[in-house]
Amino acid sequence: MTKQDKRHDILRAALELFAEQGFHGAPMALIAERAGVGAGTIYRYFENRDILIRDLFNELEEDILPFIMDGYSDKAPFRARFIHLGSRLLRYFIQNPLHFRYLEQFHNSPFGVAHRRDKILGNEGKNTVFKELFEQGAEQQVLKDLPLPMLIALAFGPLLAVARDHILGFFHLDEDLVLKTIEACWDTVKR
Amino acid sequence: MTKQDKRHDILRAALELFAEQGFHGAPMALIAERAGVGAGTIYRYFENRDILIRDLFNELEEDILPFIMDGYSDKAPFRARFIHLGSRLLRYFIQNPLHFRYLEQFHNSPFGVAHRRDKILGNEGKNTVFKELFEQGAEQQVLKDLPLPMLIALAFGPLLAVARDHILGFFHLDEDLVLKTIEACWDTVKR
Amino acid sequence: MTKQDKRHDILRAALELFAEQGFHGAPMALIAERAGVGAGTIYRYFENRDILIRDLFNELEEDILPFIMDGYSDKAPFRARFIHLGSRLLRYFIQNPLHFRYLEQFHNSPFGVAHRRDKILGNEGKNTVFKELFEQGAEQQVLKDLPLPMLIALAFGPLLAVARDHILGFFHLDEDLVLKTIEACWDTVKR
Amino acid sequence: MTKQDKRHDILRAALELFAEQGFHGAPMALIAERAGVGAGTIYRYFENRDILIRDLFNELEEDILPFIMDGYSDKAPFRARFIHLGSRLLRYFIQNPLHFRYLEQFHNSPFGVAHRRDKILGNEGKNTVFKELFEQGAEQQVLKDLPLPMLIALAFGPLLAVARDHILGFFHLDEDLVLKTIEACWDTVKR
DNA sequence: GATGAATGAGCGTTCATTCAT
DNA sequence: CATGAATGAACGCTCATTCAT
Repeated sequence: MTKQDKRHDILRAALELFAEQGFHGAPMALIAERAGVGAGTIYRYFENRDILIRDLFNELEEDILPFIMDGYSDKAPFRARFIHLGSRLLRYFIQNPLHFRYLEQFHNSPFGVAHRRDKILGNEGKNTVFKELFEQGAEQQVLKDLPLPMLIALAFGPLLAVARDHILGFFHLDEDLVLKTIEACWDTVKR
Repeated sequence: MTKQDKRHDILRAALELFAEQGFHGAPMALIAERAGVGAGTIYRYFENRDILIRDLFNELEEDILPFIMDGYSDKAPFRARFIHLGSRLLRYFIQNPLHFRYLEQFHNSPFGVAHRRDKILGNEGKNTVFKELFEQGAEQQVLKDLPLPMLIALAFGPLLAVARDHILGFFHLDEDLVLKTIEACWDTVKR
Repeated sequence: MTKQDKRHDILRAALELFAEQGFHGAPMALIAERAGVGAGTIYRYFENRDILIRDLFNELEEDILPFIMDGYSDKAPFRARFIHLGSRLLRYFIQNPLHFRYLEQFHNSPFGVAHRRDKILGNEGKNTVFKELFEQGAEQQVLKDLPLPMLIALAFGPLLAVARDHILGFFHLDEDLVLKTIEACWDTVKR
Repeated sequence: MTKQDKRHDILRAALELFAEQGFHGAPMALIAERAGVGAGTIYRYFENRDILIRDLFNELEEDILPFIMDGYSDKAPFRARFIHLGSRLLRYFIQNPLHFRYLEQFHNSPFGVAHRRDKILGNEGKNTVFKELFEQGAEQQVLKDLPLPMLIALAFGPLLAVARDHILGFFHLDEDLVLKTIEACWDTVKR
């Protein structure tokens, strides 16, 4: 087993436990056990618990981006691009429910709030595809005349709510409902 | 000070600390201190920490209902009723940010998931105003042709996302933006 | 048992274990066990381990002062005062070997070095009896013409070395040898 | 690099870290890193941590002896020999403050106490120069009429105290003060 | 021989809960 | 009833030591 395998095992165990039990219910010893390593071993790969949590988030983010960008063309009409990104994202969540549950936990924590504050207010170089899309939409007056961060909240709100309830089993999203969900998101923000 | 006063003080202290620091950052001793009671006293009013958390949730729910029902008429047209309830709810969150932050924590926890499972799938007698509204909307074909729980998720998703980001200070909701938010929610679900 | 009794028990257990085993060999759990309290209880009386160590030092210092000042007169001739304080101090160590061992550990630690730095270089209001004595001795030219901190080191050096070796059992200090020790200290610094 | 070089690097790294950070602050991994070797390598040269600590002490002792014996003649008068050895020792400490700090740590630890017990009470063949000197001084009645171990404690006490405070920066020992220190030590024990 | 990744016992500390007062 | 001191299990984390490579 290589070094990267072990790191991956730890991240996987952490993902599962955090997603299933929440941050509370996943002590380091349990993560170690599920990963099949000694408790101290985790600290060779992650400086401490907080950094494990943040690194896991970064891994997931990096996993999502290529998935949603697959087949994406910036030449396509605005609405088509919106639908593409939204439906890819929703499908990613449906295919990776643990990832979704983890990301929800992360966002609903001091880490997550700080992260979103940086992202929304700041100007990072990375992962700006959504931001750019919404900026264009505002410019071209195809979106409602509202502050950019509000447009983003309005568009993602229904998508995330539907993803969560699907994963919790409150209803089942088939391919048709995925599309209808994204169209509803479009209705939320389109002018 | 009456028994109810003391109970209220504890709930208030718990609300503040849970909302500000999260469940993590609010040990029972701190809640007791902020409430001005002994640590053991909390256990006279609440069997244990989990029950305190759940009881606090129930209190808040009971606080919200009369607020949003104020001025509500089931005779009004469907859209007007939707706008009324949505904007009252959003205003409640804006006026009571601690309540909102607490409710978010609660929903994002094992308690919250169980609670919503009961509510959405089950058929409680209480707090059915939203459920009834959406059922009517579906019947009258004024709402999209989607499963009821999905319609609810779609409608509340943007509202809660916007409330959260307003409270985190990412933008400021004035009276005008409140209305535009609810209209956007309407666009999400209207046929 | 009163609150002060319990605090005293903890300090006593810490004194014994630190003196006998060193700081290394005295984990909090062992101190708690020897004190007859739960591990968490220590933290009601001492914020953390470092503060327990420092508080214990302060307790011992406050115990020593009245003992060595007993029968002391600032009217007595310089040499008599020197002999008085020195022999009282040495007797204190002989009667309280655990205290001596603890103080040695403390001095030979980051805490102790910081403490002595404050004391020697700074000007605290407390426990200035030795400092004043040596200042007078320097003024009256009854002590060697050397920097004050050196005179103090020279005078205490033999006293502490002898106290340590007595306590370790390398020889036995009876009343006669105590006096001869202090006279030797006097010879070290007298002009 | 030869086997001895590597052993030397480890001892040097251990010396520096123990002297600067204390035994606490010098984990094996840090010693290995500073020595430029793998962590496991240390265990090829030293059975365990305690033995490394003891071996380092022995190395330092063997380093000191030739230094203080340099220019020493057993034909010289007693006082001259006392002054020679004392001032050479003090100069050694001044020139090698890390060695001094390490030796202090060592003496103030279970190892050190056991070591001194063997040395003072037992009769080792090694490093007997001080013991022989003091025995002669007692015989010739040039030293005070006290037990031999006491004379040694009395003579070294001020020397070590002054060395420590010089190294801690409480005063500065120039060549003149070195001599005055040793003369004070002489006054402590001379008849 | 040399390495450094892996281990897990042991540490200082926290905190929900109990119960004598 | 109300209290808050006491508890001890459980936590995150460290580090001396081992051993497969």
